[in-house]
Amino acid sequence: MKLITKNTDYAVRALLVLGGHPQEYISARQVALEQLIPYQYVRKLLRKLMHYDLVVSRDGAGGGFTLKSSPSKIKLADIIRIFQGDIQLSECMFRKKICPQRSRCVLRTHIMSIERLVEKEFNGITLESMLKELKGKK
Amino acid sequence: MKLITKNTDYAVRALLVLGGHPQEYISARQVALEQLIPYQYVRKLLRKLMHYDLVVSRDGAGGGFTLKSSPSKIKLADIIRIFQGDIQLSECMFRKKICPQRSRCVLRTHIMSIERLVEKEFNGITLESMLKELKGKK
DNA sequence: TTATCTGAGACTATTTTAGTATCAGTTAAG
DNA sequence: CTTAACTGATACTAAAATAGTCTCAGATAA
Repeated sequence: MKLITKNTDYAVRALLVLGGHPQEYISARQVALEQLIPYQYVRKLLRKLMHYDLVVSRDGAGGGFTLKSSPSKIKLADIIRIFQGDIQLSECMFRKKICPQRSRCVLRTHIMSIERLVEKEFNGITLESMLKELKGKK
Repeated sequence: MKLITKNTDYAVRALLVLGGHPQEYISARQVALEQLIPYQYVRKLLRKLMHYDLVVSRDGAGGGFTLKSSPSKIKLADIIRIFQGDIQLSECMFRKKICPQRSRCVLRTHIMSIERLVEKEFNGITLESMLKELKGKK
């Protein structure tokens, strides 16, 4: 069971790169090289981050991506939500068709509270806090 | 992002059925009917639970499955581990080949502590506690 | 005008999860 | 002693999620 997929991990690292160069436009190629992420793949991720308003892009030579808002406003939970969807129960517990036991489902309440817990933790980690740690290690 | 897959959910429900009939051997067919789980699929799950020593089986007519140990000793975390593997980071953070940044990975420590938290929660839920809740709802 | 970039979309590959089908062997009960 | 109701094992297939690739049109800096 993985809490974080490669997608999310790549995206976080890409955002860390952008966060490391404030106000600059960084190309997908540079991100790919710095973090050893497949070039075409990171392009796709960056485009998705753009659609979700975390980054903005600039076309053409010298173009690339830059953070749209301050690192303190970007939470790990946001990134996870984009690439892995909402934290949720197994489907069976929501859809009556699949799980007719719903009202009796004893797992439900437990898991829901754990989910809220996990979400809270992920909300507490911001790009800013990660950038600070990164600097500390250099 | 799902914390619980169908596998695990089915397995929990199957174990709840067995727990509801202490000392009796319950056939896969009966479990399938009671919980509306595909028959062949639940057989597979029960066999796996047997391999992991959570249940024992008896062959032939009148046979079936029964819990091997007391419901108080069966933790949700055990079941999740069997069907979804250990709670772990995305691979990249463990394998150097994939993630050469490991030592600098700022996600690592955060996620590890969240994982331990989740594990602790899942360990706190036992088959016994779920059975009690079920009875309360009847 | 050319090299360097992004946008978009259509692919393919791999892995994980879910589900099925079959056959040999065991056992309870008529 | 035969039959119906079981499990064990294994080999499948199907579907969904994840990871990764390719290509082409258009923007822009030098």
